[in-house]
Amino acid sequence: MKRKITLKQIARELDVSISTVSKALRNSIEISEDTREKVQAFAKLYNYRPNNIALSLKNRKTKTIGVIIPEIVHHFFAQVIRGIELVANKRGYNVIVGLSNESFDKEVINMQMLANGSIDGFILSIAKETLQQQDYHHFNETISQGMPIVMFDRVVNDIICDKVIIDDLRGSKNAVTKLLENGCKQVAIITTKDYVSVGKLRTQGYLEALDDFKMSANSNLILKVDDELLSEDHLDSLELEIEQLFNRNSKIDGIFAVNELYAIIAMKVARKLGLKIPNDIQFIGFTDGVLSKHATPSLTTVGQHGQEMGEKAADLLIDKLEHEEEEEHFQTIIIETNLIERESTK
Amino acid sequence: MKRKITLKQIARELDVSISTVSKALRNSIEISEDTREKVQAFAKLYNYRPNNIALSLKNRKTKTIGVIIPEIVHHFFAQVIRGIELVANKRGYNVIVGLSNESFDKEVINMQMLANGSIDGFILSIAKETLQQQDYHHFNETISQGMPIVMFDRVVNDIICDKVIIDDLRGSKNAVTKLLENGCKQVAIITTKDYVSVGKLRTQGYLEALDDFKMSANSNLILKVDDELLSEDHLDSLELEIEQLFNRNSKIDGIFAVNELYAIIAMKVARKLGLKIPNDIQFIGFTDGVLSKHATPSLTTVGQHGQEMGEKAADLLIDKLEHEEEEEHFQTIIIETNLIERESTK
DNA sequence: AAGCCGAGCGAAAACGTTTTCGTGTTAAAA
DNA sequence: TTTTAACACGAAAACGTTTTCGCTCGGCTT
Repeated sequence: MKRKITLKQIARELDVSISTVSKALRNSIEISEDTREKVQAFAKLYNYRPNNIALSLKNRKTKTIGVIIPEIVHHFFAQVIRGIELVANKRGYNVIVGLSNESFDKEVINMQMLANGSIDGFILSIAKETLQQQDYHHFNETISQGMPIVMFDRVVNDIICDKVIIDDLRGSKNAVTKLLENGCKQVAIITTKDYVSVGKLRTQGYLEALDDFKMSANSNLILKVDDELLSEDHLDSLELEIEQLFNRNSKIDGIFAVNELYAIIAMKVARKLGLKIPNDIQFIGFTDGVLSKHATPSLTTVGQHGQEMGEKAADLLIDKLEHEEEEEHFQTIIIETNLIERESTK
Repeated sequence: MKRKITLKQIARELDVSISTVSKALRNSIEISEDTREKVQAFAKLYNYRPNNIALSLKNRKTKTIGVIIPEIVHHFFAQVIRGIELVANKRGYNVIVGLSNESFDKEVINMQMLANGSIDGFILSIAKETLQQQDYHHFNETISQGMPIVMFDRVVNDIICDKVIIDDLRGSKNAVTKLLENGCKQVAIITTKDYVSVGKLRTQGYLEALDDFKMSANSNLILKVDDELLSEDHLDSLELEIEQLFNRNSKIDGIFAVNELYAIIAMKVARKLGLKIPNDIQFIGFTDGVLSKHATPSLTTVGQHGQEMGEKAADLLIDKLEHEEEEEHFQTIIIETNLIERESTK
């Protein structure tokens, strides 16, 4: 078990100085061709690679970006990571991930672990708990220490930094419009509590679409699900809530849900009540995940392009890292959604 | 934008030496209580944190583990990462991920990027292309340089290292046995080509189960899908292949698939052919993902416990990292599967 | 008065690089 | 023959830590 070889060892073996070895390997003209070849041959033989940590220390940059997301077992976030990793790798960066697990404390701890020199910048999506508490001091502190942050999807206006978001409002408005165009008269929405910014925006899109069609919103058609319900065990009670929604409104003929799962479960309930999809009732979800694609009937959905978001976020961050001198200016990139039509709509 | 403060700056401000500051912060008794308090107060005020990179260089360990997986937009792998991240964090380690994207070259490059000091050890699952080419030199090189590797799920016997796998053979045997016990007379299997070790083992489990029931295998009932078919576009041709499977064997009354997706698609085909699930035909899949849970009918499946695999792998690696002196000995941990019964079986 | 001891602190090395600035040798120019 | 310039290389600093080893100074013991 031979440890990795260093410049010093090469220098000793070849009876030259460390500087000479370093220069020879970087093909400096300062060094004679003879020596260069000798050193390079030796280095190749022993498979020399510069130690990354030493380089990071010297250059004061790590070529690593930190990603903090609320959850990884989630199609959308996984796609984003894939996008980030793709461009990071292409541009010579590594990616180090931290999971906040939707918890404020873990988010803070994770950021502290990474902000002490391990990375050059952050890409992150805010934990639900953080959004609820509205405590953003850790972001501001990080930024004020000169470490750039790019936020995606779950962002917040109070923080001044680059952002990559999707047009939640437009996406949901389009979806609901589609339902209305398809002849739905009673469109319900299944959404989340308002503190999740995307839930709020998507609800707003729903309202605007109704408005465009001169229809008035009916609070009986709006189901705001408590997020705890998503935690696996509570799926049954979610099902119950949806069933009650149907009971309150026997005429529902269209449902827009702010995520895949809500839509799938709603379809299940509808089927149980004997409704035919899409003839009696039509469905549109949000986020084009594996469920939408393979459900029966397959679900029409608003495509969110997670991978593209990741790519853009990484490009944004790395651009900033590599042009520090430039004057500060922050952008917000909006990724367009698209409606992917499948069997759950006419 | 104030840069992070260093020992040197504190020393200068307080007019003491760097060593004194360092010792004071670590509460060394060498330093008078007065000085200690003064230094600590100052450090707290300026929110001093030791630079991780400098520590890594000095200690020759990074407290970071590298994870290389073939794909992240995949429920199983995401679960594993979650498990890894969980225990890594708990034990004070960071996690840096690389995606091989099932490509040999990317796997090699990723490992090289990380093996130069950035991490203390690897956790990985082998890319399909690597398995096909059977070229494992990069693993052996890494190991021989003193960097421990823990492999999970897709492992290979040629490499001597710690491993975490599931009992693929037993898992699939149990599943098929279940089908046979439930009265199935013609059980088909949808599996992958043999070079994917897990596919091979799962096929073997199928055969053994048949054998136990004194039934002979019928090659007409074994569908070995070419893996390319999984790449989204080719789903239709997969559907076609499955349809042909049904056509060749009109009496099929049970199907075991080596992953979720195959099972879901097979169910779809069966339904199209007018078969009732689970009365006319029963299904069992492998890997308990989101599809199994939310399909209609929900899919009975072999639970793979990805998160637990990740946790065990991380513990194994960190144990090794923190007891280097110990004599070398490698373990293979087998995670038991369990059959999760749902609506697709009687 | 000479020696000793402990308390409190600093200098320096080490981790592995890159880079700036010498410095010595040799060949060409004056 | 002397000055100069090019060439080839080495010493050392720097990045930010931790830790070992000395050093100084005061007070204490003989």
